[in-house]
Parts: sequence; structure tokens; C-alpha cells
Amino acid sequence: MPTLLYDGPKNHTFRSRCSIARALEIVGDKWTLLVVRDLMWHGRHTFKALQESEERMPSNTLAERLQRLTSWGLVQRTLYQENPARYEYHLTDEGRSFEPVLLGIMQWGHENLEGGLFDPKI
Amino acid sequence: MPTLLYDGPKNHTFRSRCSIARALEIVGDKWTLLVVRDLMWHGRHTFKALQESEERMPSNTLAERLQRLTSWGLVQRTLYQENPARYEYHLTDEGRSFEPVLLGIMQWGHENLEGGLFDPKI
DNA sequence: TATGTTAACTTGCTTTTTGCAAGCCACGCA
DNA sequence: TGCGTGGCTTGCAAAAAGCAAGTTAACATA
Repeated sequence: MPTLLYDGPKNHTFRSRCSIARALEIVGDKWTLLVVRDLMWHGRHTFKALQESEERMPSNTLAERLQRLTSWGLVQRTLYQENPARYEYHLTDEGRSFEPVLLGIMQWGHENLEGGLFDPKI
Repeated sequence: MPTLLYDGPKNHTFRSRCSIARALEIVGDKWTLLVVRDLMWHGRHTFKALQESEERMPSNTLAERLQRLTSWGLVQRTLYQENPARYEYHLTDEGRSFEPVLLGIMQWGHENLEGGLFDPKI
């Protein structure tokens, strides 16, 4: 009886044909793109490292987001150590192809929101 | 006693210094960028026209999003007719500067989500 | 052998946000 | 006088977010 039963692309029906509307069904929330940011630029590849990001995402939300991103093929989860099992999360090519969008959002935020930082490394 | 009391940038405290995290506090949800899309490319400038978009945004959500976007200066609301009062919504320069991000998301969705359309006009 | 620690989640519960349907109001029109 | 229209608002149920605490398996230490 898993409680986290996000099923991803199988039997998902998009609400519209618009590519933007579709993309937002996957990444349209306050947290998902921060996970992508941390995987892309900040070297945070474990559950714990992601949890410790500045924004302090709740652990159940993080678990759900990682599962969603994985189910859509943007992230891959690999066992990097057995006994005890330890996992790493990495962007797939599909996930990495989100980089220009992230850069665009960062630039917009930097230009329009007071004091926002502009630096992928921060 | 207004129920919709979104207060916008005044006394808003961002959860982090990251420009991406900040931007997502404003546009990080499933609907806001669709409003921006409709204002940017689809010639939908009234409440009703926005309501009738393919994705069928609930009217209270639309009202809240328009108020949020307006309070942050991304959208301007103007009375284009008195008796009865009729309003138009238009992007400001700040709102229009979101175009590259929208194009990026559209392209990503088009390339990665089955059958998504790639055309600002659609 | 018992005790503690760590990573990676999971659970329970409260609060907030969404979503849906219906309602409201001012006016213009027939 | 009733009907239609635009621009919302309201009420309520359902879903998602957020918080704190708990769980599990495997070392590490004493």
C-alpha cells in the first residue's frame, strides 16, 4: 500500500494541446524547478542534499517531486551504494534540456525582483 | 470585506535570494503563465476572453491571478468603457519581458511532450 | 552487546489552495 | 418587464502543501 502513487506519463491526459500548458502540468509549481536547478547547477544529488537547499522544501513534497520528475524521464535515480542503500538523482538529457528555460527565469527574476541573484552557481 | 486580498509586493518576503525561487513565487503554478500567454499572443484581453481559453481556468482562480499579476506590475487593468464598466488587461513592459521564458517553455514542451503544439499563435 | 547515527523516505494531521457551480450586480436592449 | 452580458464573488468540497515526528536498515562506537 504505497501512499505515493504518482503514475506519471502513463494514462496522463493533458488538459490542452498547448505545449506551455502541458509543460506546466509537470513543472508548474513553486518547487519542481528548484529541484531541477539544484541537480543542474548546485551539485545536490542526494535526497538529503536537496532537502538542505536554502528554500527548505518539505520532505514529502521533495519525495513526490523526485518521483514525478523520474516518472517523466527528466531525472534518473541510481543506487550508488548498497548496504545501506543510498541513491543519487541526476538529470537526464531531457531534464538537462530545461537549462535555457531556467536561465531565462533567472534572468527575469534578477531584472524584475528586488535583489534577486543572478548566478547559476549561487 | 473583500475576500480577495492579495497584497502583492508590499510586505512580501521572499523565501530565498535565488532569482528563480523568487520568480516562482509569482508565476510558479499551473495557471499564471497561461494568462501571460493569452495576453502576449492570443489577443485575449478581457476577463471573459481569458476565461474562454482552451484550458478553462476557474473564474475565481483567474480573478486571483489577474490581481496578483497586476499587483506585481506585470499586467495593467484599464477601464475601456463606462456604463457598464468594462475592463481590459494588458501586459506591461515587465510582463512582456517574460516572452523569452514562455518561448523556452513552449519549445521544451514541444520537443518533450507528445503532440504538444509549437506555435505562439495557437 | 547495547547505543547512537545517518540517509532516505513515510505518516498523520492541520492549513491553504484549487476547482466547480451557482449567484450577483449594473447596465443595455427588446 | 424580462433577458442577456461582462466581470466578477460566494459557498463548499476536494486536493495539495506544510510541519513534525516516525520508520527502517545498516554501519560506527563503546
